Amino acid sequence: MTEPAKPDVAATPAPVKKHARDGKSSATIYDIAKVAGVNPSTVSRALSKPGRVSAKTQKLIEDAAAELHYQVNPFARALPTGRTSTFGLIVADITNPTFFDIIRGAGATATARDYTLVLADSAESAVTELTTARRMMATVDGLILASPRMDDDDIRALARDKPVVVINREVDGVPCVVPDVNKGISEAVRSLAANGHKKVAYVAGPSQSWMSTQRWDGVRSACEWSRLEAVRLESSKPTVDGGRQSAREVLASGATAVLTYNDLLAIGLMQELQAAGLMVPDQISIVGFDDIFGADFTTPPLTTVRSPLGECGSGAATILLDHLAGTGGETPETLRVETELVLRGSSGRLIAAK
Amino acid sequence: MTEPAKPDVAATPAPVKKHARDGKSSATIYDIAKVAGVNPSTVSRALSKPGRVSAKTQKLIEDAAAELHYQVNPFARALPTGRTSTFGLIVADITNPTFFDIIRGAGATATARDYTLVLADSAESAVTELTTARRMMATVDGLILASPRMDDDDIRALARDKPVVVINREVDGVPCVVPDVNKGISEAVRSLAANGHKKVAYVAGPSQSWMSTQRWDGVRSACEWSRLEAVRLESSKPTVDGGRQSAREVLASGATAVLTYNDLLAIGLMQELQAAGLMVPDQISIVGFDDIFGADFTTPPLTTVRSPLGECGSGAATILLDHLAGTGGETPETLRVETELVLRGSSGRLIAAK
DNA sequence: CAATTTTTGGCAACCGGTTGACAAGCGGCA
DNA sequence: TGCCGCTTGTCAACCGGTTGCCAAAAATTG
Repeated sequence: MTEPAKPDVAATPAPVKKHARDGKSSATIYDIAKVAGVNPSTVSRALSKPGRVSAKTQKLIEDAAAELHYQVNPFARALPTGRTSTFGLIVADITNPTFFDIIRGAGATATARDYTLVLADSAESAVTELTTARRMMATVDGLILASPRMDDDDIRALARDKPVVVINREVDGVPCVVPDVNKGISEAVRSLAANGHKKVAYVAGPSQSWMSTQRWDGVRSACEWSRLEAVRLESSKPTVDGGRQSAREVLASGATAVLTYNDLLAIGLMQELQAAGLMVPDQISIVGFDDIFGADFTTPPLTTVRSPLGECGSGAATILLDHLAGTGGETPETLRVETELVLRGSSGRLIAAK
Repeated sequence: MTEPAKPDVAATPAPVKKHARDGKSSATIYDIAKVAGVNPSTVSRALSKPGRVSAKTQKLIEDAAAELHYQVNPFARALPTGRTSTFGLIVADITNPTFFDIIRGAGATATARDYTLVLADSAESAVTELTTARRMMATVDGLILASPRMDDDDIRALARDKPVVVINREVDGVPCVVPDVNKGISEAVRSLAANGHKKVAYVAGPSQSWMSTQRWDGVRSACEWSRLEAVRLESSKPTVDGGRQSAREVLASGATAVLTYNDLLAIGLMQELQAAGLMVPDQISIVGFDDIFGADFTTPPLTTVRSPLGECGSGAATILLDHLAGTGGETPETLRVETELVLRGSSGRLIAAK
């Protein structure tokens, strides 16, 4: 069946060294045209432009296509049109669970609209990211950048070429999807204030991270509002390990409550503080960001400011796809999604006399 | 009509009948040929077949290409050759952390060898999986199926079309990458026996899961070897929630040690048991599988049989790429990777009088 | 230095769709 | 009945590379 035994002219000992795609793959529009008794271009029109051919012919062609199990060859289609029905998603680090839901959200939206998602990882490097993005540009209709590390200008340059949507960062002139941190943060800080905390530390993320800055700004202003003292600390990297390493600084700061750039830092920090004998939350409260997978596995479970990451992913994909469809006006609008406090056990009333 | 009024160059009767999008995109081999003063086909050869043109011409062409920032058009290349430099990875569920490392491993190997990874999610459904796989087949050079849910026959059918590699399952006639569970399991069971356990429960995963069966077989035979009683329990779904739901059955079984199909089940089970007042590991020991991200966030941290998931992903990609390169003989070999026990706090000496 | 072999580069035919231009078919209307 | 405009299908020219075949050029050899 896969064997080209069909028009087997002779029992040739044909040295079919070249394996692969001889007798197999899908029919072409030419085959359909032959079966349906029309011209190939008519087939092409029937299959892409609805209403361009008569209902009769349409049916004829569709039947033939179904019979032959026709599937368009995406490459042949992409060549003249430039459209690939594919878009790219670049994340800083595939292993960072923050991106899982983004990937999932974008992926779901993609398949729902008959697009294919191509995923890439920039290994947290701005240059890798740009290289990857450039390479991708050749093969996709649009690009989603999740928490990009590269310059605003580079992003805009890419956006000039093809539609680009940015997640977790705001870039002028480019559509963005960003969680609005204020609601979640003010809930968190109010909760801390209500529990008797006076001094709050913020453990920052990577210096290029726009989102880290946003969060720090949010923390600072929420603290001002609640008349708490806020202090900013740096971290080496936004991982569990980085969180552990920041424990000393946190202790030294004298803060009784900590918000960290993300949940990974929070988890590492909590592990280290607990290992040092501190009680969480009795002696120190810890609040993370993102509500990643596993944030509730810890003891106590982590209080965190949740960003609707899945929504970000699907929102970005929707914006992109709308743009490609010609819908979505030329408005490089920013889509803001709400954040909310997820109150769990790692934050609470300050008990220690310290 | 589909063209928006973007290039609104007045009502110019511009004779620019040709492609609208000429202003930008990349140079073609024809441009290079013109600059270098050679024939397009020579350019093509210089750029793909090394050693087919003289060093002099080669240099000339490369310079021209660099100057024009040439990038091959993957579609134009894919059309005549059929090669796409892309492969697909289908996982049952993107949000299941088991796959994170597989994705990462495969992705890293892909980019290292100048391939692009296309990711898809089958939503744990055999039919979605097959549909997705079929659709992907048109656009990729090969496919990796991680923990596939579809029939062996469907997999073999796909494999007849293009190279396929399966992870976490063994399918006759198709190259597979599977963790060899025995070492890890026997370590785990020996450890349990040494800690005074007499009866061990195994909480199984989805019934179609080949790996779940493997693990149960491993547990049973290891228990036999160590003269422990082994009992198998079912779970509703292989998630944290499913683990919680299985707690009652576990208690009813009278086992003092539990191995679960995966870490998610183990974590859910532990949460529920602890909520019911049991001490882990004093009264009951829990051992998971996979060592997923977050397995060490729990209190106590989860003892688990680690599969080198990243290695599985990169191993599968390597096999696939070797096949595509013509290397890797026609041997549909199975690559076995070792598992090992990661001893943490959730398993230990049985203390309770019960 | 001529004859022969080996390189090297050019020509042209694809790969499988898309699309503008155009002609034939057809009913409507005067 | 004849003219018109609209629908429907056909032709052919692409899109940007790849590759078999062949001839010209260069290198090797007698």
